[in-house]
Amino acid sequence: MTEPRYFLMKAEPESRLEKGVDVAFSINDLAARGSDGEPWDGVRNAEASKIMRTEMREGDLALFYHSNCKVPGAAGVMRIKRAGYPDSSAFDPKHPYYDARSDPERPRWYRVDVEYVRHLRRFLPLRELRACPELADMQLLRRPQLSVQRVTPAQWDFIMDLELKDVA
DNA sequence: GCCAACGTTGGC
DNA sequence: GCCAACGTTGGC
Repeated sequence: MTEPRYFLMKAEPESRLEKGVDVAFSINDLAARGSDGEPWDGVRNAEASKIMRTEMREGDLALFYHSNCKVPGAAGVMRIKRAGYPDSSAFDPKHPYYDARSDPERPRWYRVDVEYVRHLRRFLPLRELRACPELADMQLLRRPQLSVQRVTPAQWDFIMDLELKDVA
């Protein structure tokens, strides 16, 4: 059994319309999917897509991060249920994330399937993560616009301890 | 291949 | 709603 790799993936928990479709998706929404999990589609950034295509393996773990909302931060843990495969939402002209440059022959965008593991014992606001010197090198803090990113084992372990501590 | 203009992300 | 950071596009 190989060690899992760790990642962080962002979703927007608050309602926002994208071409008439509400794109809101929170840790509670993922929890409601149960063991069915959910395809993590709609990522339209080359680097983020590449991470899903080339680095994520079944069994890897990821933080579910709430972005573009009143209190951004890490909300839960999920598991990669299926490694990277073409994101078919890019092929559908009616889909809000349609991209005419991607087709099944040469897919431009990839997704993974994820499944809910658990909520963090307490929500970890970005403000608190930013204040931890141990996390200063996190991509979250250095590459704030990257929606799928790596987390090192040391950063992961630190965060798994941080959630057990009471807020100061 | 450079780089200015433009669009998007996402915190505040 | 503002706007800084930064990725993408497209003219040259």
